[in-house]
Amino acid sequence: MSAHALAMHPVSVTPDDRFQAALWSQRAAGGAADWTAELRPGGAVLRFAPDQEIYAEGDEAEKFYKVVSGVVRTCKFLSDGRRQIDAFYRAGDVFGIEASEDYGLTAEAVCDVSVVSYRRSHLDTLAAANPNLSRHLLAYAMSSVAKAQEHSLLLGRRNAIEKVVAFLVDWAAQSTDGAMATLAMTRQDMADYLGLTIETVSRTLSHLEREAIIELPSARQIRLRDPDAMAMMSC
Amino acid sequence: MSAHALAMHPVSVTPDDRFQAALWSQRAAGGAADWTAELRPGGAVLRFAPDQEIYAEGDEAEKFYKVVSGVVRTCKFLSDGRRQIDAFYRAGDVFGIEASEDYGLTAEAVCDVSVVSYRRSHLDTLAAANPNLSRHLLAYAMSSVAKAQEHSLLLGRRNAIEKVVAFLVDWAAQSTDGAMATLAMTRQDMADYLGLTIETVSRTLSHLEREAIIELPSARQIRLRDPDAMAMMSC
DNA sequence: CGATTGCTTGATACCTCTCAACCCAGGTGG
DNA sequence: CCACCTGGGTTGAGAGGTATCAAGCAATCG
Repeated sequence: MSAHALAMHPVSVTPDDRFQAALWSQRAAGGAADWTAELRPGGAVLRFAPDQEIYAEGDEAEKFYKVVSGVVRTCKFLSDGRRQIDAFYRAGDVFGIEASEDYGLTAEAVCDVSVVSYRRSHLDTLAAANPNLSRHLLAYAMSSVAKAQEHSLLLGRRNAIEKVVAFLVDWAAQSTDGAMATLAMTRQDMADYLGLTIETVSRTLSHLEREAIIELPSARQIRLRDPDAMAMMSC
Repeated sequence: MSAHALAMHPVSVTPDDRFQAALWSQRAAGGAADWTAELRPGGAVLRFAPDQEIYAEGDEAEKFYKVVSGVVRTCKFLSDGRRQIDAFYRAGDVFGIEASEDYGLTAEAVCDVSVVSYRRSHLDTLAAANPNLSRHLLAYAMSSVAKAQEHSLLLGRRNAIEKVVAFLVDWAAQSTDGAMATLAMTRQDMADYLGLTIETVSRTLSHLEREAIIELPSARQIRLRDPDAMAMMSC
């Protein structure tokens, strides 16, 4: 068993980490996500090891989070263990804001992750008095809806190739190099996000490589040979 | 072509209809949706014929709507015509509130529909001054997110039988008689909501009837012989 | 009535899943 | 140092579920 998996609880970290987070907070997320600047972090930076749970579906939703570094996934499970990943969150993304008292999904670290947490109650009181924050919050919620709708279209009406291509284009678009997808997640994560099996994801990637649409320098490094053409494929 | 399809534009209706809508507004929607009571309708009651478009993806989102009677669907299309229905809305439900300037989905009448419309700008100004309305609005948005996530789990990780059962249970649960699903939509609508084909939906319903799980007095009337057992099937 | 629309059913194709073997890189421990 | 183990990934063979193509039925409409 790896050292990572032995870390059963999030680890409060050094003042240096706090500084890193604050620094990051200043430069990150050009416009839309910066409404968290109005909030006071609810504690230290928290760290999670790969596959470690941040919160579980059904837990009381007293905190929400912003990713400082790493990647977080949110997912739901059926009773027999089938899993559907709803979203991946990267540096600057906020997750864990809920309508109800409890979390509707489980959040887990995909890789080594650090996050800052905020108290939900803090948000509630602040939003009540601050129309501007309130508006940002609504915009955030509505854009989550839009993303979920796009995801439904993908899950319900696209075939395996289109799913994988759309995922790669989307992932690369959010990266510094729009033609390179550097994946933090396993094939299983991709499969559970796309509503496929791990084998189908792997086969589809191999297929795309044979067709010279992508290159696979390594399993987690995927070069898009023609991002625009790939983007076309997902309309 | 039917008389319905000839009605190319919504029809403003009689004072009597306005009265009906007002009356309905008073008694409907016990709690959650009643925040629209704080709003002033933006005009008369509007009527739409089956399959008539209420707004299209990409249109400027200057109005949103509340269903007075009938059923509305919202959907997205791929360039080759594949369709994914995102949601069905029934009496009391609100639809068409958007994050961006434009609608992200198309809204169409499933059957004869009447709706009341509201100006988005009205909502914006009112919400800015009214924290209570603002909170309701956020709750509405977050519950839309939760529904979309549930739908993703269905689309990505359930088989045809589970999809159809889940749909019937959900539809019946929102009806007066929780053991009877009276459908307003065609098999095609169901298929596009569930990420299936029309034939698979039809076959699955026949299968469920042979297994004595449901009864089909008519194509649009479906009796759930054991709603609880069916609900179990969708966990 | 004939035409149309919605629905059902059958035969077959095909896409994705399942089960299995294998490869590879990294880590462990003798 | 090397054998071994493990986890992630790839590939193959075959099964199975859903899609596709096609025909037919019933109700509705003109």
